[in-house]
Amino acid sequence: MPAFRAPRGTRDLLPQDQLALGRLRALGEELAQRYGYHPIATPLFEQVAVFERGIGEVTDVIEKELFLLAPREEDGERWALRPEPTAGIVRAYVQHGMQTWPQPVKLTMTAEMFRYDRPQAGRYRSFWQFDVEAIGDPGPAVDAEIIELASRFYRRAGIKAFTILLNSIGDAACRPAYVAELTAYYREHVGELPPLERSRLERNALRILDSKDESIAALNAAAPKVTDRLCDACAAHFAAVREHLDALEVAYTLEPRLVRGLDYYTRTAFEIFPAGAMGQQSALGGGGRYDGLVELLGGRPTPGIGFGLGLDRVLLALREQEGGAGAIDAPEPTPVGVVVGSDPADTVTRLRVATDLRAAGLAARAELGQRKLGKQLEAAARDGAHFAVILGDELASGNVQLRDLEAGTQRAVALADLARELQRASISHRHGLAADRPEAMSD
RNA sequence: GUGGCCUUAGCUCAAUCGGCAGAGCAUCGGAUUGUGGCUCCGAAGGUUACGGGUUCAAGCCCCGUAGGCCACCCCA
Repeated sequence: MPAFRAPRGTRDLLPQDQLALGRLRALGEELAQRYGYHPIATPLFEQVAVFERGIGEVTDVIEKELFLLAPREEDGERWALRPEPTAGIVRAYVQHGMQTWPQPVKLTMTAEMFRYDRPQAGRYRSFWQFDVEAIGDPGPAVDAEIIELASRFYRRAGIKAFTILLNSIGDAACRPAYVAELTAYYREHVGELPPLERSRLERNALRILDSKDESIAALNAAAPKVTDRLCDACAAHFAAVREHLDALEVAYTLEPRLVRGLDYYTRTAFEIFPAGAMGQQSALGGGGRYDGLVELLGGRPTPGIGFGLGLDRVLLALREQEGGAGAIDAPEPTPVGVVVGSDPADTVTRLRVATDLRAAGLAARAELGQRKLGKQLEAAARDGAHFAVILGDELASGNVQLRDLEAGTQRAVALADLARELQRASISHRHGLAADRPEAMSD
């Protein structure tokens, strides 16, 4: 075992992982741009208060999962690594006066999040989220637009079957009364509650609702439902969101017991799961409306909605459904040419020829080790290179051998024409390959 | 944060009752001094996660720690 290893709950993304993650990031960025979202980046860490105020102090994310940074000075500011992107983006919205921009302000960010949680498969202390936020639009149309965007992302990423759970959890006008009613309901049945649920009763009764404890399943089924207690405005909003989703033919499942783990959510709330894996660490993403958040963080009352999609989990789900490496793990483009030579020691010429090819815009590699030609060619072939440029005695007359590694044929080419010849050869080569290359992420 | 299972070479795994730490793959080299993926041969790679304990003797038994995983919890 090495003396040092990646910190608990973190992992190194090796080239294959980083490549696959990069494809998901690129997909998110491309979609977000197409839907009119603009890129933003906020700091990796914020004042703790940004998260406490925004997310809510009585949430697991704040109480036990916040990744706190040790301050250098006793009276210094308290900082924490971001556990989610929304609070920081809304903080930026307020700080930069984005309420004076044309509304809504639509922002997107793909970034690493941090939660000091106990690690498990699919649950890391550092993980990637593709996030979009539409601030300044009360909906309901934008609610549907955002859910449709999430849905399209999963489809294009290659997730074959997923379920969107949808709920409305009311707003300041109706949720307090509902929570009071729910608390009263559970208080009557306090004797039937397991210890964990009992401890939640007075703090956040909503949490009891989505308990997986079998012993209170019946109790939960009989509990009053949020959706039956929405005020007229919330009920109308929720109905309109569903109407828009139906019109867009986005399938969803109503889940009246869905509550989100962050306090800032109002009205629309949704979570996405791979089909048939509705528990554990499998949620692929989630989001919702946060009409009170901008004000909580010091801005004017402004509605907003957004989602965060867990890219690590999308990757896990893709590999799971393929039973290993899937389309997302398509190999990296191979170098067109590798420059090898009969004189192992002559790295100068090999490097110079490769450099010229690169300057001409070609993907080329030179064998810089001093092994003999056979080994050089062997390495070039295993690299997946299409062509080998072989430097030998012909160099004296200005020629090199251009060898097609797949066909096993070669011909002499003047060094001066090498870039042009290689360019032409690689184009016909690529055309020949196009047929059996799978389209990884298409609509 | 709670409970449980696991940890042997870079990877996947062997190792009889507690009795010499091994294989396949991968890596590097040779067969092959100017021609590749196959094949054959060889080399390198280990504080058996770490720290204690029991024993003539520990990869194996006991205790602790770390990490991973599973179920909770929570979510992404």
